[in-house]
Amino acid sequence: MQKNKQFKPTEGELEILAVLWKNGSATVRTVHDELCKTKEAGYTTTLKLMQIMFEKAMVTRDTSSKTHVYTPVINREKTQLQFVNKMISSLFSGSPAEMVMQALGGNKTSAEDLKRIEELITTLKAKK
Amino acid sequence: MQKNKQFKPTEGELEILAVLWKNGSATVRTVHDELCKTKEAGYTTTLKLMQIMFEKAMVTRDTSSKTHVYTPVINREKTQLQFVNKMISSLFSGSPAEMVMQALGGNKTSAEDLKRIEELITTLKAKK
DNA sequence: ACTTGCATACGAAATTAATCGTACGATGCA
DNA sequence: TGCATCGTACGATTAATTTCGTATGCAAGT
Repeated sequence: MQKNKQFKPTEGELEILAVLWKNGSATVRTVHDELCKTKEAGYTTTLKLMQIMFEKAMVTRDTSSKTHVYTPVINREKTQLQFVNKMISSLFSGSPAEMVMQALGGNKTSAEDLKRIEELITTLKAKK
Repeated sequence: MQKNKQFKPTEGELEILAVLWKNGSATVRTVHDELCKTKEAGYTTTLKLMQIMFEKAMVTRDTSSKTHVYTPVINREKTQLQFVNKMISSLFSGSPAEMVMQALGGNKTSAEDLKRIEELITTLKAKK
């Protein structure tokens, strides 16, 4: 059994991962430009962060060309689950339902999405 | 219009807030004992943290007796929403539905909870 | 060949969070 | 009175994260 250390990306790392997940892989420049749409940041700051992520092995990189290309190692769904679970336990007394209510209550959710969730629930109920 | 600065509790602050929300208000001792059920921590650490929270005005305190009693200022639901929203935008490409699917997918959710969520969805759909 | 632009590398400062040691006052009781 | 106990206050330290300055290399265009 290999070690299966669970990474806990920081705030900044998460923003970068989001871009990588969306694109599959990306250069520092790409990531940085994307982040700048939302927030202020120096180029070398983004670079450094991604280098650190590399050291932590959260990403790999292809250095064959001058401009390196980064690829996420850690899994998007796993990370989502990790954060969702922590949040449920720390903020929602361990009740997923409570969180779902909050999430849906804000009603930014489209009718189609509601439908999909309904179907999921039907499936889950069937399993019980 | 008064300022409406949004507080962003840290990990440790959140744990403390959880206890305060549950109890309405509490002493450092109470909070600390509660936290110790889950994790290792020195008393003065908890104390200091709560003092800092007071400085940040996340809590108020009654100092009329020797043992101070702390009361949360920031609202539980607001905080929940704040975290849920940030998470949706940073980890779920802005889609509440995606997060709900993850949260429910892990199926720790009881049949009754599923039912309640179903009802909520019905209500939401009606509103459209 | 020289300049300009863009890329990486990396050390060091700045920031923020968390932890703890120690001082000190009040209370209670032997 | 003297001592143990419990509470607050607060400075200092550590640790983790983020930010940035600066050095340096490469490649293209003139």
